[in-house]
Amino acid sequence: MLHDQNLPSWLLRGVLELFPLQNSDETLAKKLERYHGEGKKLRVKLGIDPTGADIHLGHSILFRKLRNFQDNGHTAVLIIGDFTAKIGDPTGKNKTRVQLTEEQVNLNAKTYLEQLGLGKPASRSLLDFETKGRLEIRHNSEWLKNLDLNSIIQLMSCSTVSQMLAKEDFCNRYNSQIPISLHEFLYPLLQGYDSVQVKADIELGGTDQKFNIGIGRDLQKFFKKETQFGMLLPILTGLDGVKKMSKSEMNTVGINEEPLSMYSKLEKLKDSVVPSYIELLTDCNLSSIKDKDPRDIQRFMALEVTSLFHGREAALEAQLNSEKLFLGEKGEVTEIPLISLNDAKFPLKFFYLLSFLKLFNSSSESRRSIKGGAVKLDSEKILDPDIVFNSKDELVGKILQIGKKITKRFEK
RNA sequence: GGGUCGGUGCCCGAGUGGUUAAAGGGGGCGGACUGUAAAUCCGCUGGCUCUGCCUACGUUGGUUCAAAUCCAACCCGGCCCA
Repeated sequence: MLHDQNLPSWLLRGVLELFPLQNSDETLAKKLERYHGEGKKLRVKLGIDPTGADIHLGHSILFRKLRNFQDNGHTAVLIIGDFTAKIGDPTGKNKTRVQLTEEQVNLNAKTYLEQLGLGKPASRSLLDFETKGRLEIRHNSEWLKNLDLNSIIQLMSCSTVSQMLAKEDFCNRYNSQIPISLHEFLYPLLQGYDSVQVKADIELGGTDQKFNIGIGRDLQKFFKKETQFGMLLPILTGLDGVKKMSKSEMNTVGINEEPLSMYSKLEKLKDSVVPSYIELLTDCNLSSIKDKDPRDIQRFMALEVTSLFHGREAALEAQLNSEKLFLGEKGEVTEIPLISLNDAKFPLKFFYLLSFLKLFNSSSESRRSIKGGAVKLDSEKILDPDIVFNSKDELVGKILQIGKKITKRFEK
């Protein structure tokens, strides 16, 4: 369905759904054509909730798509939901979200923009902050914070209870007798109102945003504006291979993670989700890898994605190091994240050290894991949590491995 | 506001006076195997520099030698009624 729309391939890659097929007798392709003739650019809206501080690969697919639009001359309208964050998007939640304070929201928004590339050259960042006219950053408190009750009632009259309950998340909660606070119904309406305010031509979102984007269309219609198209991208599956990538599931890869950490996480990804990572996180041609060995595809994907965020050279080095580590060639591995022993007071017991360094959540957990055989020092398993180290020198330079995922080298 | 049912560890969910850090399942972590995948099997899964001690079953108080379990008040939620 998506292929015969006469749209460029950069625009369609990884897109799961583009709706509606046409807007007032005009397809997106036609609209593009018309705009081209008028010398106009599309305004592509993407709303972000400054609720968490770290951007991970799951978020990055939306930003990459937004960047594609920028690179093709269109305007990215990034909406920082500083006001809506106070409500919290009920999507995907089975409980009411904690409301954030203004201070937290501002701080989160700032770190968000920095991660997206604020202050960096466009060639090295996720979004293009440099080129004039390609990025518009708006905070939705700008128009939401002064809405008066009349306007709010007007907004609320645009939707019905049954529409709200048709939304999967609300429906599930309702059926499971989990409370839904009334203010949560306001979220879709307010974020839809953002579309009215910024005159969005397209709104990007994950598939779970279909409802919200649709409300945006309804409201634009209500306010007699041109309605937006909705462009839905898949939700990236997390490292567990099952749930969506999200901080609360602890299955994320941060876009700022060190190359080795990023590479080794990706390399351990379950086979079933590797193709989607390639489609959504790289620009590689999918057909070229079809018949390859699954293991090679996985390594290829890990390398490509790591390159994207750290450059080719660093990615290759990460790959090399990861392999050496696995084979136990401890001495030659470079670029292992260092961990400082500076604050440790010797002599101390091994389990205490690991919990002191925050490598485990508690000293009990540290103890247990060591007994369970999870910890190696220079490739040798340490099974006694009470083993005592008398000075730093016994540890400096050694490589510590915890499970398959954590590798550190001790430094002074 | 009234009636009623309920609030247990990351989640679900047993447990109705004692040997309960709390069955069972899920999830998570670790190990073996493998391709650092899947499947399977095994172990761990409150905290504490730990052969011991401390805190835990919505909150606070009470009864008892002894409470997640009994009583009271309060808080929170569901459902029904108004």
